[in-house]
Amino acid sequence: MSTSSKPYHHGDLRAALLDAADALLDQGGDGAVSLREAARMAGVSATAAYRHFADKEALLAALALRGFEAFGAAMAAAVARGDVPPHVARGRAYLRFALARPGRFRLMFGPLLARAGAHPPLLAASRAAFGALQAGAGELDAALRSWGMVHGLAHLMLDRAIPDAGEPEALINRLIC
Amino acid sequence: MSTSSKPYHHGDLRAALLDAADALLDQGGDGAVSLREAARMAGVSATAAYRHFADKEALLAALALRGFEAFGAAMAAAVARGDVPPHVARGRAYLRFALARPGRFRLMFGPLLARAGAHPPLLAASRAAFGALQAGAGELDAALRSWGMVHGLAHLMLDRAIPDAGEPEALINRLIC
DNA sequence: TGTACATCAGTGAACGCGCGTTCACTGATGTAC
DNA sequence: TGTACATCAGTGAACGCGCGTTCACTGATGTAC
Repeated sequence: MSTSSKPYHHGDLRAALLDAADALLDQGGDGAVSLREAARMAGVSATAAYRHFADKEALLAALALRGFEAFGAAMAAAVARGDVPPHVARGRAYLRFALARPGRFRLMFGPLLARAGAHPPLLAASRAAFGALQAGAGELDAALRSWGMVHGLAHLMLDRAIPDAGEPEALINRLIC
Repeated sequence: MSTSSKPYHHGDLRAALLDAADALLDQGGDGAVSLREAARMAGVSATAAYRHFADKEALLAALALRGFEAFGAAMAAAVARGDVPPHVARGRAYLRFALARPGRFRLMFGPLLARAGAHPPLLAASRAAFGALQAGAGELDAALRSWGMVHGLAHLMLDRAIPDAGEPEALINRLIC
């Protein structure tokens, strides 16, 4: 096999760019993601990215799409464990997901979401995720309230808005039960 | 009285810069706020801002401080009206505040909050606001859950994450009761 | 009342920066005959 | 099997942009004697 000096296998630049952007995402929010920096991290010229993404927003949309896939998997896995009732499992998994990957979480649910219409796969993935969230939660308004609660707690914890919050994991287990 | 060609009265450049930045805040999020643009809007050179703020973050902190003051007033006024129970009044006022001024809301509760330690007045104002929120809400964990819920619903509505949400005001009245 | 001086809010040019994006290009890979 | 050609992923220079911040400065205002 020929060893390439590039950190990605041939054909995989797209994935490598997404990985790089994903890393940037969690060390500075989505404002910290730049096409140029992602390309730099992938060991490639800035313009190479345009072979794989129409523009910066397309990169971000692909990143968010990835996020929703991981999110769905995490929720399903949590429910499958079966050690707590499904709605508790989902709530806790939601919070853990947000705390583990703040940048990704903010991107997924941030202003980009409002423009998801321009990125059909992203729109579909987000709709699917939200649908799954409601499916197990009984009545619509009650589901929205629960969703609101975990979503809000995620933001408040990420932004360190809760005074004297203590250990995140302990807080999660105490509040979601 | 001498009419000045400047859009601010003498001594009030600081307030004029804050007004300008406040306007920017709601037409593009806090990424859209720039010292240069705020100065431009106030009819003043870019560097004049440095007479009134140490740097850009100081401007943003002052903006957030203003936000917390308005927030506290809005909550108090809502409770004072007395047409619904206090916790309902607070919840609805919270959501209306967020929907009316998305940029301001995001700035107040965003990453800047985690650095509030560097801006004592901001820290104090946010603590006061959070304290008032909890004061009327009985047990601590229940208060956190309520806070989480309205905060999360605010974000979800702002980001248009809720499918088929309908009229915001109707949704607010339906969910918070 | 007048004069010398300090204070202070603002100016305008300049710095270095990183960004998204376009452009004409090169060299490797694959395909048709 | 060999050759001409098209395709395609990447390069590197360049564009124009707006930003935060520093600097030496000017001119008006206020104060001390």
